[in-house]
Amino acid sequence: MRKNQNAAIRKPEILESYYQVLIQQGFEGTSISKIAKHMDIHPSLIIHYFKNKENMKLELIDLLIEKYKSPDMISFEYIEDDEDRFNAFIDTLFSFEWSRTVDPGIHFGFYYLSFRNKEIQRRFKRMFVWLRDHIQEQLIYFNSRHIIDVRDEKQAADLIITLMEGLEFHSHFLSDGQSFDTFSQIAKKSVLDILKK
Amino acid sequence: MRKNQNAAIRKPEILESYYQVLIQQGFEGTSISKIAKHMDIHPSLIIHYFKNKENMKLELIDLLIEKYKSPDMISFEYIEDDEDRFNAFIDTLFSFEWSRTVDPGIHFGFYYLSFRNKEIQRRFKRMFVWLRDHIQEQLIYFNSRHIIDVRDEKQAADLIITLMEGLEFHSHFLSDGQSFDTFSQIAKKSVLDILKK
DNA sequence: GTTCATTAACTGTATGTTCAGTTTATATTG
DNA sequence: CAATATAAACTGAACATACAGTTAATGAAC
Repeated sequence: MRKNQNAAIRKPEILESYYQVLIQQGFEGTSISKIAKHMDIHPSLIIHYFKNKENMKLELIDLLIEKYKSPDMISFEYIEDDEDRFNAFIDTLFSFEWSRTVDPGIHFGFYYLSFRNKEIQRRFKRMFVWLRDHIQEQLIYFNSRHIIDVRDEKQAADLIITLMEGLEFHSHFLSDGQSFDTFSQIAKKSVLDILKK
Repeated sequence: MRKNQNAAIRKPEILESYYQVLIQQGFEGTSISKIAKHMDIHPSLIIHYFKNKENMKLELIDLLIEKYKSPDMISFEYIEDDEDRFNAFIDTLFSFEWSRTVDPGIHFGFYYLSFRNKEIQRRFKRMFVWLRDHIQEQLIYFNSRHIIDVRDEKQAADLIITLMEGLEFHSHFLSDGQSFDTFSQIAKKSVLDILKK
């Protein structure tokens, strides 16, 4: 058993374990002592680092949002051709990999908690506004290059996010055995129809 | 305090209280004794009727799904003109009232639980397949009457549900002060664009 | 007089958190 | 460089509380 690591190492370690237990057990089934057992440390140590469970939850959200915002996944400045760049952008937004940046069960869990926890809601709002702004910015560029033809780029960005999230949901409840990609293709095509007129 | 009611009255009464406490406190904050206190009965009585908490949860889901399926909200056979009937149908699917048949916080909560609880997942799948089938059926009719023009009605129904659910999500995180209806109009317009070509 | 509604008194367990204390790493000083 | 101070990492035990669920008993009703 390792000893005397510091906060910079231990805190992410604990959050990672928290995340893993969360995936397996959900919020109802995840306690401090279970997380501690999972990584073979004493429960008190978790309190020592995070003060309480609520803080730990918020810090996990921050971590996951940072993961989600990872810029290398959604910026394609290296692609010269505008049409190619646009396609890469849309493909990524509707890709399985992108949708699984965070475990969908946990994703939904935090959505749910945001209804009663204003702190969580604030963080999620900030994240989605960031995503919307980013998409909007891209659409403005592609619009100026006549790759697409939309009047209101913000509205279009809203619609894209709406479809992305609906897609996540659809794949959970309505995809009868088919893969994620089958329906994502259909959603994507609808978006292109709308963007390209 | 009333006494000696029977199961046919008491069980729905308890489920209603369960639902109310759930809206205010969420799943984490809802215990059997809290529900009992809310309706001024003894906690054991709840166990007496439902045997355990899990059963009560499932029975609540069944009740809410029945509410959701309430046929008078989504059948418009009384409207003679096909165009009018179609519009009434689409308007309802994207209406605030329809989206609030069940409290959205609870809705999300059950989605979330369905990731780890197969029994809940089964019920939700059944409900959404039912809804999809219903929409598909309607689309087939409207297609035959040339009100819309779609090749694959099932795909179209999938897309409508995806947008409906995404809309719920959007209104929670991205509607900056505007009402539900503002963006629902946009989503609806996109659907019509796709259905009508 | 049996069946069902209801309460009362419990049980065992898991929870988050506190507290008191020990060990280790690091910085400061002589 | 060694001695010391200080803060941080970590452990163990104990806490009050809340939880779902059990069992037994009382009361009313067909």
